[in-house]
Amino acid sequence: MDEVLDELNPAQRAAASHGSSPLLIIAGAGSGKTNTLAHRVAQLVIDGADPRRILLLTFSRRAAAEMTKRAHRIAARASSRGVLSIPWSGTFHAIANRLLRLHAIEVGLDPAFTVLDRSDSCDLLDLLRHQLGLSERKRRFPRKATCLAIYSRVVNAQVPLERCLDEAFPWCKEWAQDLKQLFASYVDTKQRRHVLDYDDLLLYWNHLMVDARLAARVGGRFDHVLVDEYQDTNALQADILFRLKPDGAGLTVVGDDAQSIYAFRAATVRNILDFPLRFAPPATIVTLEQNYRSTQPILDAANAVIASARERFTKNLFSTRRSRQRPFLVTAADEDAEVDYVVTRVLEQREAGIPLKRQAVLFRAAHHSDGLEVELSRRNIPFVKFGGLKFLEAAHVKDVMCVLRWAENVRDQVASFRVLQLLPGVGPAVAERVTQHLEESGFEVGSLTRFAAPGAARDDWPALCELLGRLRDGALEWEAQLGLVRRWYQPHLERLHDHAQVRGQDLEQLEQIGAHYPSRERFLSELTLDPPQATGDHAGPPLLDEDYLILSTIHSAKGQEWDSVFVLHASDGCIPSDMTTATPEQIEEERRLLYVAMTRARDSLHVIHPMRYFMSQQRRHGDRHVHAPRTRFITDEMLDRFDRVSHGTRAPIDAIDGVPAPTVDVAARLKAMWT
DNA sequence: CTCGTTTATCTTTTT
DNA sequence: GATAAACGAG
Repeated sequence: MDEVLDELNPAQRAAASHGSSPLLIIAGAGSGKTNTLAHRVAQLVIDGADPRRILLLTFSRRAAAEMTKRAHRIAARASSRGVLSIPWSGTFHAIANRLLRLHAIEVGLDPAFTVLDRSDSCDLLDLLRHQLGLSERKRRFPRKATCLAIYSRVVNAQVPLERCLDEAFPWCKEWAQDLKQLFASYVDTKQRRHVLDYDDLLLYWNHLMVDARLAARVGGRFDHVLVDEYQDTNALQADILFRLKPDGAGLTVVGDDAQSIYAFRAATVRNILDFPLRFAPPATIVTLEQNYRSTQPILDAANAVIASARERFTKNLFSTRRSRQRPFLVTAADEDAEVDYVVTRVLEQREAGIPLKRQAVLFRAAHHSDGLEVELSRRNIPFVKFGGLKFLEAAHVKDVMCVLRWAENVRDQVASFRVLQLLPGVGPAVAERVTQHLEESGFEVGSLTRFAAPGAARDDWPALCELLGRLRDGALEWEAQLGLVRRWYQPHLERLHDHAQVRGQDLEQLEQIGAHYPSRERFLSELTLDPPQATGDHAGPPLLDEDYLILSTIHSAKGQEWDSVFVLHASDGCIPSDMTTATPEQIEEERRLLYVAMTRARDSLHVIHPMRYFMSQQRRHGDRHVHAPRTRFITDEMLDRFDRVSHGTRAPIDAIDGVPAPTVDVAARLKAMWT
């Protein structure tokens, strides 16, 4: 049995073989965290734990799948056990969704509730805001996305509205009373419509656990609870966890306080810092300090960046991967030069045998890669972008999803409003009347045929009624439903949107994705809770065996690694973003963000900052070029940890300083055409 | 009441 | 370069 743990270092082994008292694993970047956790799971199962009674909470479904796969491999080597699968694994939100459908009645929910994604929640807030007359004030009311962000923070940080506004949204303070009214109405409407937003999933789960007997039943489902990326959980999630396992028995959390980057989503580093003392005796702490990922020079630079952080579990990451190559700190003249530098180096490295897939370009905000994306497309270099993704946000995809959601939950007003307004001649007023009609008929879809549609919509009305009827009567298999919706939607698509051809392809893709799910409910909830992460370029999603460059926001790069990493826009104003320089805590988070980006690199790291960049939509000033100094997190004292390069040219074919441009013998090639 | 057009206003990161 | 309010035609 010990063979299982043989390949681990002593600290990892201690973590993997720890008993069932509460355990905190502080896992530095690249310290084999996933591997250690997978070993722990495998070890538990080998020792007789029932995998169906293990709860694995991760940051994404991808992380859960990776962990399970590895645990299975490890366990398979040590015993003759069949496939190891952990049915209860996924994000807090996804697990909440499943538990709530099981325990819906106990918390007064309809088991057929539907889940609103962010833009649905925005739409609902927008609707209510108009109904409450908040849009007709002298000064402009905060935009709907801001309203949702405020609401979400109040819920997740568990702080009063006033304090939340003070801390994070000071420019909205004057609206406190109106916001309260709006949120009250928002909560009320969600309840009447049997819809839950992301935050509700956690809130309902938490309230499910407030009742001691229910908590015992839910907690009793699991002998072991393991939480990954604990530094990025919020107060509400911690609350749920301690209610699930009040004495900490069987509880393991893993994380790295130096990589906490989700404070904007109300995650708090206090969760991990305070974890040990929530128990008596305190939880065991195991620290993983050996880094298996990066070379020592890369680690030296990253350590220097994080060294000035304030409160943290001290640890000193070290690597055995020696190298003489220090990371590059590149000064580019402007954004064009930055793009040119990246493209040139990426191609060079590919020539040298590093596939595009093992190289990544990371940035603070999704739009920071705009220029690069244009250039990559122009040069036919395939890429996939993670983060800032819009597949489910695209209007036509939303339209189809909402038809299905309406069919799933007749009371889902966000969905019905959207679908109804697809018909010509139907606007908010008619949609409202339809909703009234439905409600008065006890939400019986058959009653829709009796609704007197206005003249312009009369022709399209019967088709919509029939569609909903067929989706709900239970005679139609799930596989056939998406096709049915798509055929109904096609004429509307052509009437409402440009590029109907391209959008139609998206819908075909959606239909293929749908085929992987067993039911409409699973399709709808799992897609909203864990949407596809990446967008390809305009040519559509690349095939899996194709090679492509990775573009990613730093947030979406969490937990990943690449041979070569480029960090764009390492300028003050971008990292830290000049919107977040208000409080010291925010600045600390931006420092950790840079740290996370740098520690993704295995062999080579290029940190690039353009001296000038183009700034658009600046209030009052309009678009203009601004001069930007290097990020404050790389101070003059740290410069000796980098090799410095400057890249000043704009023309893509010019030489990089010190590196000769590739030359082509045109004469010889022309001659060769004729021989 | 709907729907297209014009005008003023802008806070990133994501489950 | 998107979003939200306001306006005007049908």
